[in-house]
Amino acid sequence: MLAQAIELLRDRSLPMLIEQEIERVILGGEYAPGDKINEQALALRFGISRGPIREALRSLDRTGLIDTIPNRGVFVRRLTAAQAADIYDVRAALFALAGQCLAIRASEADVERLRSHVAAMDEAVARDDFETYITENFALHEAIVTRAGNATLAAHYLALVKQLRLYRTRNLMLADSVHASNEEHREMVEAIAARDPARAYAAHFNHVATAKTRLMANHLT
Amino acid sequence: MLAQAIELLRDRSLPMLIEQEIERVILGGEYAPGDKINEQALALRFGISRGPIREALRSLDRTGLIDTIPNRGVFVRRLTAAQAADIYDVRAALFALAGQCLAIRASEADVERLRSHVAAMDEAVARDDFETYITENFALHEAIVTRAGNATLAAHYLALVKQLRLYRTRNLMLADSVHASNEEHREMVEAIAARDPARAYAAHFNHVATAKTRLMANHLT
DNA sequence: ATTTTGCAGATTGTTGACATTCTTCAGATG
DNA sequence: CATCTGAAGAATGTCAACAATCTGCAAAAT
Repeated sequence: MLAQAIELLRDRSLPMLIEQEIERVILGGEYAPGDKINEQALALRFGISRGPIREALRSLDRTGLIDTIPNRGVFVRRLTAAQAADIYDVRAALFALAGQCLAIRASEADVERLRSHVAAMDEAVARDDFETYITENFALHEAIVTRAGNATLAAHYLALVKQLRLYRTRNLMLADSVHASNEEHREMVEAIAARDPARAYAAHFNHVATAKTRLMANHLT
Repeated sequence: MLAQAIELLRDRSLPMLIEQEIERVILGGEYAPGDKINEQALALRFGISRGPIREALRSLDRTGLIDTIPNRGVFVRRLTAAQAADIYDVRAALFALAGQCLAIRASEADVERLRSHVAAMDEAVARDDFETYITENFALHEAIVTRAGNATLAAHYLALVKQLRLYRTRNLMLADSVHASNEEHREMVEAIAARDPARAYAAHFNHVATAKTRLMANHLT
């Protein structure tokens, strides 16, 4: 317990914590895409100097959450519909690969865990509990990508998902699409349970491709 | 011309230039994987203070070229064979997607350019000119990924290629494999020229998968 | 009236100094 | 002889001040 806490502090420097906090603020919607991010304001807010703030921003810049314009400052990245579509395409390719890999190497415990997330989403849909649905939805995707056994794949996938959160059209899922989406989840998980890489690849690719289609259709309305 | 130069300076701050330079030093082999990178030494070398150096390092950290251990310093990232294999798998997925996209949208000029790179590599092989082969090889890959029309895809692909340069086994290509590799290039380009997305996808995926196999086989010897 | 110029305030860029942590190694201890 | 302790030096972490640049607005010029 203590060793764990020490280990936690050991690889979490101040700039890293600050980076995480700024990311939370951006993705939480406190800053909107296009908004300017003021270094001094952040330094004041966290009660530290601008040095660590700037280091955190350089890291966030590489993550693709902000745009830096020299001598002008940093701005929350603004995604066009075309850029969001591009990110979806890359995400689909990576997620399909993750499903394929996991279908090869998944343990029984992995399959059980994935099924439990799907079940939790079933229940959440029945209760109209969107909060839980969103949480479980992310947990399922993260579990698949993490357990696929390719750290590079997981890192790049999660970075793309973060970027897509910048493209928040007021996109409350309709009850229908939520139900359909979880059916896609079921197919993904069962393909993994069947240890069928090709089927898992297709199911995972299809899931993201469908999500992209839904979002883009939503955008045009 | 002047406006271009001004524009060039406008979006290239000192930390960005420093980052590029440090990257060059790492990939150029001046620092070996696992080596410690000393902030003060870099500051002295470039004649600036440690602030911009640290900002550049935070960016490089996200790029995956260095590992940062709080209070200990930064080290050139050391890739295991398994990690390199993982990166190759992700690279294959992204490159296949790029080939697929380019097969859909390539202009005649694009096809001409790709063919010229393949021809240049043919000539380089005939002359045993490995220097030129490597340059043209990278140029072909970069052209495909850049002209695919997905900036996110290109950025992530190029980042992976940079990371793989950290895994330099003394891997001089054998004349045979170079010839075989360029035959794969030809199939990729002709699939694009034929505007056949599925064939291009397969050709591009196969090319990277084969390269991975070659590298891994080389590693075991 | 529109554009240009120039100043004042604010913000970013960079620096050198100070604080903290780590590394190294000599000396003490069992 | 091996291990532990602790102090000196070096490196990283943080800060506050200064320099350079940009923004916004008011006054002047066309």
